[in-house]
Amino acid sequence: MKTKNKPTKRKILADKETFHSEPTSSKQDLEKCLRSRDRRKGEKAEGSKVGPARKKSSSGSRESNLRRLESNERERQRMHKLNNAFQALREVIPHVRAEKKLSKIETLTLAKNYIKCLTSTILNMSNGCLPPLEGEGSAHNSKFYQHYHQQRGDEDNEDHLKKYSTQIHSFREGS
DNA sequence: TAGGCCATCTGGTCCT
DNA sequence: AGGACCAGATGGCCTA
Repeated sequence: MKTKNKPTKRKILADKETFHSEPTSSKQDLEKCLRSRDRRKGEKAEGSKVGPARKKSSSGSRESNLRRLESNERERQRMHKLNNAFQALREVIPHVRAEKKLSKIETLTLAKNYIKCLTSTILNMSNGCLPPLEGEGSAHNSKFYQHYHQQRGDEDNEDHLKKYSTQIHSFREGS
């Protein structure tokens, strides 16, 4: 979990690039990247699972190195976007202490159960006091209801709420 | 110190 | 062809 106080060296570099839009390619950074890349290649060559499936790139060429660095930069940006999306998701999940950052897997699991919980609630409400969805006779006939039952498989409605509140409870204890 | 979580690099594959 | 996406590998940081 990144409740870390000190950012890593790599993170510092990435943050610089991300927030100040500085390209990676100061000469020193570039050299660092290339050295690290070479080191990894060497380690892999010595004996790894990846082995011969990996094509040998014509790594001597300056051009391909540059392409690689550009590709790394794009990948970094992509991962930053993904992380922003995770953060946005964290912020809309209720009942979680703000000071404890949820891990990615916790965020996804909690969000899933929260959605299921909300869906159950909506269905229960629509049985009782809401007008039927999509103008059909009863909520049970609505496409929404049918879709929900297709998706949820054999899980019990009550289970969603239980799972959700159990998770919330355990996260709270853990923090 | 081990284990969890993460950021980054990397090469392969898919898509436009 | 080039970019997006993906998954494996690696190493750093943090906590129990």
